[in-house]
Amino acid sequence: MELIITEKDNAARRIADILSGGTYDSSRENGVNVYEWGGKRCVGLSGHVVGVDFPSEYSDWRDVEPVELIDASIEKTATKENIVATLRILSRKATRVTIATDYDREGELIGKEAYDIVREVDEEVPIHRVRFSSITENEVQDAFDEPDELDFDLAAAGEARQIIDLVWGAALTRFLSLSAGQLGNDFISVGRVQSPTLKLMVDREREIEAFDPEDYWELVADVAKGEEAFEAQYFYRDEDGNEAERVWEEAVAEDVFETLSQRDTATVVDVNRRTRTDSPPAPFNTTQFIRAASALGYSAKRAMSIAEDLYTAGYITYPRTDNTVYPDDLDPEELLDDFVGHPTLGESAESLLEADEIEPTEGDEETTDHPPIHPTGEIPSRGDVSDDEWEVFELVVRRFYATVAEAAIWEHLKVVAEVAAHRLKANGKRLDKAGYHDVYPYFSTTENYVPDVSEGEEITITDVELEDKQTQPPRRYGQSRLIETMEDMGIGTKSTRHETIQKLYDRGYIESDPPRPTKLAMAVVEAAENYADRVVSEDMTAQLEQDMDAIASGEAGLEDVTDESREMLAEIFANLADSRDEIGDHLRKSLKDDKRLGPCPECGEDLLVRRSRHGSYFIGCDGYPDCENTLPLPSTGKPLILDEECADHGLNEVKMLAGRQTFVHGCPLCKAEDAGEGPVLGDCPECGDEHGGELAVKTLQSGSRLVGCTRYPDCEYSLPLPRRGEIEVTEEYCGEHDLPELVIHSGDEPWELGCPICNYQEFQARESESGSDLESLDGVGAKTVEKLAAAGIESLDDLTDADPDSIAEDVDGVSADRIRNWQASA
DNA sequence: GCAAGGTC
Repeated sequence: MELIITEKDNAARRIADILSGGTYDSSRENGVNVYEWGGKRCVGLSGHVVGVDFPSEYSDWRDVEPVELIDASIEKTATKENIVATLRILSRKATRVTIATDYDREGELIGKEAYDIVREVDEEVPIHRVRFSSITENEVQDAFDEPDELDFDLAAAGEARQIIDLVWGAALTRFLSLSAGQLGNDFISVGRVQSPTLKLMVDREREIEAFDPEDYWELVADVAKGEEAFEAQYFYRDEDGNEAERVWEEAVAEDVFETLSQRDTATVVDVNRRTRTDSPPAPFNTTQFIRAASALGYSAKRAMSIAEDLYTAGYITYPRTDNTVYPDDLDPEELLDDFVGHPTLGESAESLLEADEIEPTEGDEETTDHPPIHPTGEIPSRGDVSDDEWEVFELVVRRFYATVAEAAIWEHLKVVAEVAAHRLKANGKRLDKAGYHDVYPYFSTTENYVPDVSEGEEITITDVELEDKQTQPPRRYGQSRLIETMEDMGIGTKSTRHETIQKLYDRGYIESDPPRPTKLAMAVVEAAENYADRVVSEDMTAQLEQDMDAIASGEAGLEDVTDESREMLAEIFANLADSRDEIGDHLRKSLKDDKRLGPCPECGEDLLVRRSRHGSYFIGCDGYPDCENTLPLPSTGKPLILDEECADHGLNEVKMLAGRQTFVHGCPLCKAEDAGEGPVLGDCPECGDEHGGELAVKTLQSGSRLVGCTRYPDCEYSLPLPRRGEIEVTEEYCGEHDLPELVIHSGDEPWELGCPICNYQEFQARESESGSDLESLDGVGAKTVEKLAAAGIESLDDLTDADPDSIAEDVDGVSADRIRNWQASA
């Protein structure tokens, strides 16, 4: 039996399809798909199935000095055990093994990992390697007709990278984390890719902080030729003879303004026409795809996740690629044909097919692993995909269209007019031939109208404006701009760049969007710059790439490269040893700066955003345990401290980040005063004895109410209350729980809720017995019960007491009349 | 509970 191993399941299935002529059978082994036909089996890995790590005696961060990791041994362990197990089983029955992982360096390493697993089982079985640039009939057949050998040097180059990344990353990460006492989830990470990426943002933030704005003035005139109005801008020649619009002295600007304002006309002194060819864009690689999707409002992560889904469903090609040159076997006309007749995408395809010759554009990068991202020809129906998925699919289709479309032609018209000794200019542009813009409507094609004038002609000046402006600090990098810059710097890969940015968010290094570095990030980059400059510089990757090339070509061995790298790291640690406390102090201080809201009104220490044991956020005093002041935060989202300060309390305002439900919470102290806690009912059954917690009626930000412990968030005991109606605390006490009975006043009849604990227990009992008594109503099922519960209607009692019109407003698809019927039957 | 790189 021949065993064929690919990098992913998708590739395994397509190769099986090609080699078997569509006659393969599929089965599952340990949850892994195996494709089988005529004495062959094909199985897909899931990328790397083994990973590098230190032996377990190094796993306790506190017991091991980080410096020891430099010379620690490194093990390979299975990370996808079911796949490794399946591979072992299949290897036993194999008389021949063919490795068909992706045609790139990482693919060679993944192939080598599979090779090692096969070799553990069978030392003899012949193992070959096939390479193809795209999974098409011709390429795959050719590759299998003449199998090659695994390139062990190339795989070793990949292994060297793994080792260097692990040793540097782990040793420095542990050093910083230990120095600041940040263990557990909040460790402080460093790495060859993440740290230079972070430094990009930190450097930009430093520029912004150091920026000193400068005043300047610009002059804009409304001018006209007869009835045709247009805009012209004042300019002059600077010392270098370049055109300049910004006037740096107010007196000069006002002088020009005076002169222009006094004149009614200007004389055209120069008219310049030129045509410009606007070439269609190159095919999509991952980075350019992310950039285009981000212009549509998708984050890098979201764009990739949608592309991934579209790929898995078979609508577009593999979304992780550097390639910007279509492979020879892509026939653009054939692919366009697939879209002919489609209600929304067909027209463009049909128009493109009318061209005499179709010659796709090419980018600079041609690689061997995957084609540029393009549609497969399989088209989802509108109902098969979400709106977002369709929008992204259409983008990919239209980008493909653009790459086979004609160039656009722009007409530029520049007019210069003179007023006294001053000059005004107007730049007009007109889209003469739309070309690819017709099929790719994502770029701006805004025209700027300037009428046809000729030299010597007089134009009228209808208005002049003097605008006072200030130079602006450089702008923060947006996510897609960051990914492009990473690509330019040669750090990260097509598959990891967007994940690296996500990682920086997760580590608390950046927040908000466009991302902005935290104080912690500034301190980490600073520490790295001072002691381990290499790890925040793209040079480390550049050097590593060179070393990997040397290993791949046989000029250097894996040990040569990793030994040298370890020596460099050892030197860094020699310098770090004495500064551990100093670095730790700085990191700790920065961590606190990121959480600080302002002074505690009770003791004057700092109020900080904190996290309870249960993971919820609240505000606590830095003076704890001497000061026990706390303020609540909403339970949805992650708090972001804004720059805005509350005028009353001097506290920074807080925004709760929760995706689409993100909202500004404002000053937490103002909020707490507004919402306030209602009457105290009695001791908290959970913590009253031990900590003196009390139960009180509380109103949350959302408007919903509950009986909760005053020691929240340390104690999270709570009982639900109905949303509507006024709550009366009676003098009657529950004998069992020693709490006052409650009455809810809404509608005509007051509702005697009784002791809140008893009430809740009864409710739970009813729930567990029969789901809900609401289900006894005509035509009410589990779904409606859920909807009603969300509106605070949890039982027949709730329903009879409620106002039909207001429920109908809250509950989708339930009319007030229907509720009245239910009330009658209940 | 470290990195970066595959993959989902």
